[in-house]
Amino acid sequence: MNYMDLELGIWEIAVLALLREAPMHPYQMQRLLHLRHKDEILALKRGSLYHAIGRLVRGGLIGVEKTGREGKRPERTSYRITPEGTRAFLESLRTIVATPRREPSQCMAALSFLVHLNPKEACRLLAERGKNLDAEIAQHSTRLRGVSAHVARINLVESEYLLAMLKAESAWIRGLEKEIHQGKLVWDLKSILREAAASRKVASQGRK
Amino acid sequence: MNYMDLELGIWEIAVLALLREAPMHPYQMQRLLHLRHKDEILALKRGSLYHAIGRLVRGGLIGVEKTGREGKRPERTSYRITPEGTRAFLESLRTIVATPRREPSQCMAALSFLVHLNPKEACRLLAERGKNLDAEIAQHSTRLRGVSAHVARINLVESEYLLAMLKAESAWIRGLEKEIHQGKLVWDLKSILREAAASRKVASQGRK
DNA sequence: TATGATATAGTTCATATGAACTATATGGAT
DNA sequence: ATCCATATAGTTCATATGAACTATATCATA
Repeated sequence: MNYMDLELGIWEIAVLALLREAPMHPYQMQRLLHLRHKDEILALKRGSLYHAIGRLVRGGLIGVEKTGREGKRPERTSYRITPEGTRAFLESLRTIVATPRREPSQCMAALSFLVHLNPKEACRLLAERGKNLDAEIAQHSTRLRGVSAHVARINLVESEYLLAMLKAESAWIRGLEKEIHQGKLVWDLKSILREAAASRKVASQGRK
Repeated sequence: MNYMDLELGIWEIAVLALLREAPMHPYQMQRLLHLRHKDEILALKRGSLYHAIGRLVRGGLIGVEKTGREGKRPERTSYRITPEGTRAFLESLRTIVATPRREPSQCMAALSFLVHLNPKEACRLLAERGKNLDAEIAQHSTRLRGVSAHVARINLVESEYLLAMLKAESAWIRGLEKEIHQGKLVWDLKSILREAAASRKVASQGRK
């Protein structure tokens, strides 16, 4: 297997990045990600780490450094990054920085089917989403201010990005709510369903 | 099993929404989603549709309407939504509209590890991402203008949302690129790694 | 000194995902 | 008359995910 074939996921990237610093064992990776608040941001689940490590070992991107125990703790396996691992990491990182990827989001799905609610209820729920977004914004802002004293800013850009995206979503959601509230965007499920019947007819006939 | 226990995914939501219009078979669902351009937006893969349908049937949210064949085509199974399905759909929809969810994104992962590139290369790659984002924006804008003549606007809000988010990302990325370019945000991997050694020490010792 | 909370270090397993495959039908081009 | 591209309608299978579980060690507190 060629290491180039591996499409690196977020866990793989994170593991390679940590091992570029120094060899370490999986539990230390978890602790470091937690200390650096990367675990909240990257939404990584414990269970997936060991699978990711397994894939990286099989792909030759990392190797076992040593195994051993400290005191009477269970045995730890330390890993180190290989030269291929470093190459694959940098290449993958360059690609994901330069290439935006369409990622499915719950919010898009929700909006896709907003027509199934009546405008009044949609308004209420969008307002609630707005409030929830603002609460998250406040929370992240506070945390960011707190850590920016100790941590170099380059290590916080992803939090700045998250904040910017949350603010943009909040603004957009409020705009939509306002438009519905003011009657600039109206709909009626029943008449929409009549329209839909036409497109179903086309779809059921298949291609011409 | 209670239908309330089912955490509905995007495919499940989509299937239930379509079956609220009328009973239909899986292939017609695919055609309808395609006709309405929801497949691009929702990033749904063919193979997952049948699994989602299986889950919904087992959960009692949909049921078999009839099976039959047209001409010598393979047999088709039509499904209909049940009253529980309608309830679960509306409840789930209300929840995902009102509740923003943290979703892992490639971009956040990329930014998290931007420190591993040097500032000059980071600038180049961010500029490339900006260009790619703008190309996507142009493409979606064009499509949106094209279909908005035939399609009620409520059925296009998710595209408007996507466009707004892409624009926000583009603006933010360009801002970051500019800051790095102007030397307002600087870093040096080696000195960062020295800092990191301190936190690794903390992490390797575990809790106090 | 007993007790509960948390840290350490993973493994297991049910379920989810999506790429690839199967198999036939139809229409248009040659 | 034949061949190819595409439409129809799914199924299969390897891999990925993440919740839950195992099992011990250490520390703080009562």
